[in-house]
Amino acid sequence: MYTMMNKTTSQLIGTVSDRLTRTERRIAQAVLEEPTLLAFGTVSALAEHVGTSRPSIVRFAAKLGFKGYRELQAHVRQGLSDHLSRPADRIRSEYNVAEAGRSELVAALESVFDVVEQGRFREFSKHIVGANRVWVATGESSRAGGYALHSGLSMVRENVHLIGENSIANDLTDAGPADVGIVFDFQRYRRATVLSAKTLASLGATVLAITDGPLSPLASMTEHWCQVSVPAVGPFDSSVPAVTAAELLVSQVAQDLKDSARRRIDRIESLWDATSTFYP
Amino acid sequence: MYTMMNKTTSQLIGTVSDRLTRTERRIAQAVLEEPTLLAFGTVSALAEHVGTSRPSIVRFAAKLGFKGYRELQAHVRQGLSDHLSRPADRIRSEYNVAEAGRSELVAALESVFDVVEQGRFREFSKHIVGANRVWVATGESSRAGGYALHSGLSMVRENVHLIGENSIANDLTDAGPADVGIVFDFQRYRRATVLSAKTLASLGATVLAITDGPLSPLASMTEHWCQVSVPAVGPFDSSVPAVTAAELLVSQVAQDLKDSARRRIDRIESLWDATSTFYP
DNA sequence: AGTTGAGTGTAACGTAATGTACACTATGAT
DNA sequence: ATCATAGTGTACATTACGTTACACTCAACT
Repeated sequence: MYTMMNKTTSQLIGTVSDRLTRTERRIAQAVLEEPTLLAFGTVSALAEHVGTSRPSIVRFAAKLGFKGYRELQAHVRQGLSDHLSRPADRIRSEYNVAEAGRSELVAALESVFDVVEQGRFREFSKHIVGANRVWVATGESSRAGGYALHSGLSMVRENVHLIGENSIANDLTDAGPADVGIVFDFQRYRRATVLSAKTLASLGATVLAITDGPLSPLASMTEHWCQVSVPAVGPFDSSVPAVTAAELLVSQVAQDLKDSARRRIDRIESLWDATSTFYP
Repeated sequence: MYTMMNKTTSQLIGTVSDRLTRTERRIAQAVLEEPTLLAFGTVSALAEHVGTSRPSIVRFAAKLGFKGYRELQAHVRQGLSDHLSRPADRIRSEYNVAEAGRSELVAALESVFDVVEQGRFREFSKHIVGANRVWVATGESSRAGGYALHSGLSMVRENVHLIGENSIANDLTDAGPADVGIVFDFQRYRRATVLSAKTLASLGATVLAITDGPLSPLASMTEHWCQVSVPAVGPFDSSVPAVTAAELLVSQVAQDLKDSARRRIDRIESLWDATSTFYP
């Protein structure tokens, strides 16, 4: 029983999660979302809460590698005791290092939600809904945001294209006045991205920009832009704000498209089912 | 029994401390310096620990105003439960529909930072630093995380490969025991992603998994996994946690690689300069 | 010194909890 | 459709837990 020492309960459950039966899985879900059930509760109480019989609880404990429920409970309690007695130590170790980054990231998130509150994304969404084609362009630290936007928008409407790094000319040949270009770029603005935006604008497309301030070259290119803050995480700029903005924008578009988006998502889902995309 | 509600155990003991007998005082001392004795322990255990008899424990509970030991224990456990609920959970209880999305995302961010605090990413980083090649695999709602990780890791070390959706066989032919695979997948686990992880594991590579709980198929595949929470933003699952995890992991790796990473970044930067990547 | 009463431990009781043996049910393969 | 096997629940045995009744000890007061 060496394997279980020093492991958290969730880790233990993880090592056997593929061998769990249906009811055992229900038990696992219950104890994971309410750990006090295991720490304080009796077999009978847990069984009743999950809606199963007592022996199933005992067998669950056995499958985790314990001799019985008592041992499992003792293990959980040990983990809780460690957790309870230690907060002071934890603060000293990693906590402060991570703390700075944490609050900066949270602040960045807030800045994205501020954009939502200003109604900017409502405005963006109107253009996206009405567009013929949608083009997405992105810089380096916002690449993930570009992917998220492309992936999300593709789920709710057709004709969404992600502009490749080195293929602006090819990709944009078809762009026109009825189209919308959504451009991400921050901090050290990429020549290629700015070029994409300029090209889109010159072709008559409506440019929507998500960038980091009024001094951005994108801001001078369109009246439809919004500002989010981009903190540094380690040596690089975070793409979390870009991703968040992308997802909130997708959410707004989905809401505006209503049934149309629903139908499209349903079609995609049934295709996924048909092709056994998911596990198991 | 109104007096005892909402009072901590130590407060309760305080109100009767002048009326305690010698052995009761010893009991009080014991439970005050080790509260888990009361929360988890039986009458017998506590009696033995203090060096007294069981009835004295029961009388102690009675003197605090409880009907018996069981009631006292229930009271202590209630107090612990309140204290145990994580800040993420507490956010959920303060329901505010407009802010729901925001606080869920913030809670998700916190869950990623919890992983950092547990030192999980230090452990991950060690494997990544020592790896021959690094393979990154991802599902749908974590695709952006995969890109962020690939992009970030590529900046600080060589031989980082993103496994394509439909080309697992081609991509993984070169994988071997000295390699590390980093796998993202959440919620509705993708068959292709799980397959990638399984393949990597069977080829002897170390698999690091970032997923949403111990019931994930990834958790049963490797002991190196961590849990982040994935909220829904609009109709889809958010990839913000995945991206955040990716960036924090990259940050840790960069820190562990020190000069090696610095030199590599410098080389990339000078290449960028030479090719006029940035605007203006 | 005797007596009283609080304080404490021993022993016994009833209840509730865990664990196990066995029978039934559902599920998947032949 | 039938059979085999894994999964689940029922019933019972066994343990241990909390509680209470009772007896003993020690200290203080008469």
